[in-house]
Amino acid sequence: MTIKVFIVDDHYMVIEGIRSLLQQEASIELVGHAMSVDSCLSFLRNQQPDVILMDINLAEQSGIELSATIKRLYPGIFILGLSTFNQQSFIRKMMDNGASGYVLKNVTREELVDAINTIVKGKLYLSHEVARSLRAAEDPEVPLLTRREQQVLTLIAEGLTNNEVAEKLFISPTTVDTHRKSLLSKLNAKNTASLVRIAAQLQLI
Amino acid sequence: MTIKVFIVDDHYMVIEGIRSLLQQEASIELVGHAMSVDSCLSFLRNQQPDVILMDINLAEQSGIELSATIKRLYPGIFILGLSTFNQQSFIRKMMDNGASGYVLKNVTREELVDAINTIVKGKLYLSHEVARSLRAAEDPEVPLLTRREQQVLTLIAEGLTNNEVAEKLFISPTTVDTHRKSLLSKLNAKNTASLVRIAAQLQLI
DNA sequence: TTGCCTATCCCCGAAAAACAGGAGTTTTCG
DNA sequence: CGAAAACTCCTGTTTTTCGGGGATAGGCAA
Repeated sequence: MTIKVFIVDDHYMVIEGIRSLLQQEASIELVGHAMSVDSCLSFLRNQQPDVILMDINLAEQSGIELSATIKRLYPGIFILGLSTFNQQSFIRKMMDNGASGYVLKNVTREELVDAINTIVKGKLYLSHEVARSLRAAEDPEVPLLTRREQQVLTLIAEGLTNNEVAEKLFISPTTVDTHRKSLLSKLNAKNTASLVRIAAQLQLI
Repeated sequence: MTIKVFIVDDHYMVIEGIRSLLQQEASIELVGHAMSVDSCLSFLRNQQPDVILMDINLAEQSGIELSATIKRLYPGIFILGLSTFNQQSFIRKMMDNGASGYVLKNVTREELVDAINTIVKGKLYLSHEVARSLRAAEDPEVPLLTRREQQVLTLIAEGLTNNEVAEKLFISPTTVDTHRKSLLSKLNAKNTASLVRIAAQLQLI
């Protein structure tokens, strides 16, 4: 029984690279590839692979959303996230959206094959590096902001003062100040400047 | 006369992908690849290709620095920058450091071959997308900051107040304030919060 | 039901930043 | 050289932020 694998990546050379890596593998059959969300979904309407290798950074839509869509339509397909960078926020989101594993694009052939063989059994697979960075990243966890805090944060970063934010959100300036204070405390910032920097680094704005 | 091409990328599948793309091209000969700065430099000590395809995001050191090094040691080698993202700051830096061209990793085979053939003649090559985004990015030009401004900016973004920055740089708090004012004006920010956000977006911090 | 969280609002005082000026010295570069 | 740019410092005033408080109300879950 060969494992049917489909690739979604908008980089032609990555597709070629994967194809070349998996060519030698008798147990794995590449059934196609897509460079866009649409062509991926239309392929799946006709044929379902066992495993999809999904780039996390697609041009139009993030691979994260596409994964969620696919998992909803075809729960039987296992998705392996693929990305250049080892950023725990992406990894978490990907796994939350139905992916069964995550590997970096610098994987070796052995590791990729191992990953595919693992997730097709319904198990999870994280490459060593990824798993390590997930553990390492547990300390500087990204705090969960409430909707209001997120709004206030965005407006503050745009340069609005408490008063201006208040006007925009139709709340009292003192309320905005309260949100600002909890933002400072949640993100462990000592003032607005460091708040914005930290938020930028955590991709919150 | 075949063109000797060398690849520097820390992603195995990208190397494989390029190899597969260029395999069919009789006029191009792949003479090797490197996944690290060291192995690249040691290869070059023995043999010099005509063209190096250089990933801009290497793990250890940025491809930008490595390009500068290579151009210094072997001015005759032409470098083609390679990256997943179309960010004008990277592209500019790459070109400033001796690269002869820049293409995104989603290039087609034709475009890649075209790029290699172009730069080996000593001309510059930018893929359409890249050139377009460079033009589009000319408006929000990144202002040149002076050394002092850069220092002050960094410390402000870390959350230091004027007084603290002053202490650290051994200058008067009022001077720091002056620098801050010119930063606000240069980056077109209305206060520190927006200053930090803009600086983060421009990769200044 | 009793908490907990979110969101809302308020007060105070101290500290910091923003705004508007002016002005001297050193460095850099054509 | 000489001008421009960079760096330095100053005095004010006004506005905003920050660090303490404390309070009410709704939703939701143990």
